[in-house]
Amino acid sequence: MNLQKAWGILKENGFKETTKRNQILEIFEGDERYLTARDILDVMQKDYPSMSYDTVYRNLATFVSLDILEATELSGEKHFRMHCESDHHHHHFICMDCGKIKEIPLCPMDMLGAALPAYEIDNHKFEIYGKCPDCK
Amino acid sequence: MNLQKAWGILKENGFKETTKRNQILEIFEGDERYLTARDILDVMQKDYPSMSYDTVYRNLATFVSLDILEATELSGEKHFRMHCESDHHHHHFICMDCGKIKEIPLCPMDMLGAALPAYEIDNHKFEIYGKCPDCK
DNA sequence: TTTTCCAATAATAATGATTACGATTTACTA
DNA sequence: TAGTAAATCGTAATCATTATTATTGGAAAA
Repeated sequence: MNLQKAWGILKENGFKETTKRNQILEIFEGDERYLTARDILDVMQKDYPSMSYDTVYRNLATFVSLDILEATELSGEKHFRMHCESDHHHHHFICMDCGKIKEIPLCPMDMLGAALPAYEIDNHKFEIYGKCPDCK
Repeated sequence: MNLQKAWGILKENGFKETTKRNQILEIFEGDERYLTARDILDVMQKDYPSMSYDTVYRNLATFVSLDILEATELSGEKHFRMHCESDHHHHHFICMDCGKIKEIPLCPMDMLGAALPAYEIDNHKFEIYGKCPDCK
């Protein structure tokens, strides 16, 4: 997703255009890795030394709820990245060295068949961890 | 896994048999749900009011490292349960209401094919979340 | 442009999970 | 049964995250 599309979604939902918000989005646009709230704060505080955690967390939550960002939990910390452009459902390989991801086109739910009769399935997580060719 | 087998592993690795350790294992043996460190402490403090977090966390980490317990991260908290008996690799459906699990016999890695050439795959996570028939 | 309104932010403080550490106790060994 | 290393206690520190309240700033109306 790019900045323009993100702002379209934000505007549609009545969110104001602020410089901080914009800069957070710019960080994600220019970085394909999964980033933590702290990562964002560290970058932002170069320009805005008084930037607070609250602002970071609040905006990250907003972005996730609007599907501008996607989130996952890696080793106990929430990590965020721009939502994928791809329109089809997919999963991710995540490089534990550089944090970059690669899309995996398959979804295990397709092969589930009748393995869970009478169960209510609300969600699923499939992620592969390792090292990308560059880091190997 | 049962208590006896767990103690076999612990003894093999030079760990001492203590009442606390034993009681933590008993809790897991009698509960098929994923439990948190706090869950364990709450139960233990009925018998040992002075039981400390350190003891709980240290032992949970020990048990996981010896494959006596398995761990997963659910909504930001580490959860633990007895390692499955099944000898074949599998994954879990987890009921977000009661915490009980159901084994899923399939593994998406089998269908991965050549989707990740030149990548080093160290680990993967596949979990399905929802409600079990009892909680639905 | 100025005013006004309300969302957004700053500046903490609080919370909840986890880890750390010196002092003390306990389980095993000889 | 005494010695020793491991285990535990008691407590404090740390780390991520959330909550609170006062203030600021964007945008629309006057």
